[in-house]
Amino acid sequence: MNLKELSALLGISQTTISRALNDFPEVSEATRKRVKAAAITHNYRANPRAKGLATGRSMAIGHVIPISTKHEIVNPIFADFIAAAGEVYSRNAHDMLMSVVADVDEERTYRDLAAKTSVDGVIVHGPKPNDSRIKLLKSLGLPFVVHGRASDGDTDYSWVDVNNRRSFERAANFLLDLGHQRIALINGLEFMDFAKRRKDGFLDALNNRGVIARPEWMVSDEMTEDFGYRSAIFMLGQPVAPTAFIVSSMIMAIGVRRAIGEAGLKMGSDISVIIHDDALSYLPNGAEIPMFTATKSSVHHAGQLCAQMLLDIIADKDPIPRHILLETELTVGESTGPVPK
Amino acid sequence: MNLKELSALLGISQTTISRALNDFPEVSEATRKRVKAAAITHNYRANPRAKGLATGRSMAIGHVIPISTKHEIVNPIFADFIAAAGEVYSRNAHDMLMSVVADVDEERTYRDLAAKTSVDGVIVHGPKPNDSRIKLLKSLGLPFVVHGRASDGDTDYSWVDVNNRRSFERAANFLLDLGHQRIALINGLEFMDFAKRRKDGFLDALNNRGVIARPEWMVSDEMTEDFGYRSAIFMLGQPVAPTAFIVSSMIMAIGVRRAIGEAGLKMGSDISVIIHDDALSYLPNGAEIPMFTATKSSVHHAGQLCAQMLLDIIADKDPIPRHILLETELTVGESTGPVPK
DNA sequence: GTGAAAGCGCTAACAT
DNA sequence: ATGTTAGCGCTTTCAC
Repeated sequence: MNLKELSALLGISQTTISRALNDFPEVSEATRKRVKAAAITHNYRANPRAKGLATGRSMAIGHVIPISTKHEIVNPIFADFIAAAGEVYSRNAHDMLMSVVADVDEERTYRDLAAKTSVDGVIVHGPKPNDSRIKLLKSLGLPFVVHGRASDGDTDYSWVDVNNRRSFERAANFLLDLGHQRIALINGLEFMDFAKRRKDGFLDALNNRGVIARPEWMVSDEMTEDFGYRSAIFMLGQPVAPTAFIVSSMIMAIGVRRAIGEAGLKMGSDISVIIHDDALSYLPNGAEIPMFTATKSSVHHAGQLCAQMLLDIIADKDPIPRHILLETELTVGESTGPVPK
Repeated sequence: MNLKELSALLGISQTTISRALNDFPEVSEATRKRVKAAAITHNYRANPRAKGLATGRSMAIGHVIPISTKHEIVNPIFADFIAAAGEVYSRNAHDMLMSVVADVDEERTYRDLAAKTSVDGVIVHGPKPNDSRIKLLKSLGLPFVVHGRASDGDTDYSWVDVNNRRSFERAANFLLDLGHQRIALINGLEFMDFAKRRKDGFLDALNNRGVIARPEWMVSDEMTEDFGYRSAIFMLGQPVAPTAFIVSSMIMAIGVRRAIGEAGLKMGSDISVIIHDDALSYLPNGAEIPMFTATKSSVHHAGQLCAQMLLDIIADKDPIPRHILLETELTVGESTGPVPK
């Protein structure tokens, strides 16, 4: 069923039907009612391609996922974010277009999206300091919102971010308050913006208390269970070992927990662990993590905010950049204890 | 830059340019060369909406994700699958349209996609026995491929699946061969097709050896670390405890491993664990799992196959259903040992 | 081998 | 408040 057929059926012009369906004010209520009813009965849906051709808008948002960053898509953070953003799009009658591409093709993909006007805007994932995508998107004139920040001088773009710096500063202070002096940081790849900020927060806290941050207790790599395990095993095996760990993700913390178990140490009395995880909300039924003090934020919330922000920006003809900084929440678990004797 | 402009620029009709760009045979090589060169220089991209309007095809594939099944999208299996499928689409100039919807809206979403002809086909995720989506998609005439199977009598649709039944049968036989008699199954939700098949394979193996499958040693729920932990803790705390676990996912196995550690048992000598995980490929650098015997399959491969199969089906005008059953691979780790005395 | 013209299904001036 | 008409950017007859 298309407009022409519906028009013939009702004996009303295509224009009026279009106006009625799109809630133009000038249509009489009687007509609108009739048209809307008929549209439902006959299962009419406007063809989005035709609509897009006529309006120049695609009613779609793009997400470009470079596949090289395996850790990116295979990652609860990412999945949770996508789910949240997707819901917002659905509610607002937008489509979500995902492009999975080799990282060398990433720039070309953005150019493609812009040239083909396939999407009205894009979300930028996993920004790095001084991210080239931001300049590119600006030059293409494609509206965008960054999930995270790109740490360069340029703040002239919209973003939604978690206060990673503060989260790690607070985590470190929490441990320092407990009396810990030997604190290790197990971090993600520090060429990623979020990981860099986390380290900064960690270092600031230590410096402010005059505690020395030992290089051998600060490691960073892809966030895997295995990396968490190996890092902790190594550190715990040294003559002088940390009494506490701050860990940048749930999955790494699981590895750390394994190492602690194998070392014969007891969580809470022998050793303390704080984790930060943006996607802790994926734990079922709000289950507490049994063995950690967690600095959690909700990536689900960030996904909603990013999506909504982008839709607003697209709707607004002369938008100024907007920024949202989400604070994290510290949940004290029973087994994060004082410094061991 | 659009066709008309390019046409004016080159002094060639839009028709010929279109034919040249789409590799129609009747165009002279000289013209084709000129046109293609110009298209590149001037950064011309055919507008997909206009193209779609004219051809009736959308060059897009849909993935509908009901959000209620939290475990679905927040799941390495899903992410890995999407990544693989997405790559195939990219290579074949197709878009990937993801719809994240409340599960009550799922049917409406499929009807929408069909009525608006937004996509040329869809992939069905997480089939349940006798899945209603299959009938729906057939009645809508929307081409589709199922990742997994729906276990009803109807085999008249295309699917790509892992041989879950056999994987678990082999895992159980492996343990039985080692001398284990007390084997526990920690499974996913058994209203999901894959989990049901896994249980069937497990039970068959035990039955064939005359080993009794104890109900209290077969549990099933959402696949979380916590569920794996709690299940194992409980079972290990009973007077008669299992000597081996077969676990349906990596994340649950991590929980099981934690429980084993807390129980003071030693992997490989006191207790054995086999896990099945379709997404083990997400482990970095092909790292071995240090403590398990894994029955692995590659969901990445399944994603590629599903996507390619769907594209083939769409291209073929009178397609017959195709099926692919992927076998799993058993990797014996050092710590899966014989039955303890 | 190339071109002119119609049409895909919709929206948006511009009437009335 | 409603209708007429001219596109949006492509593909596809049909003609030459």
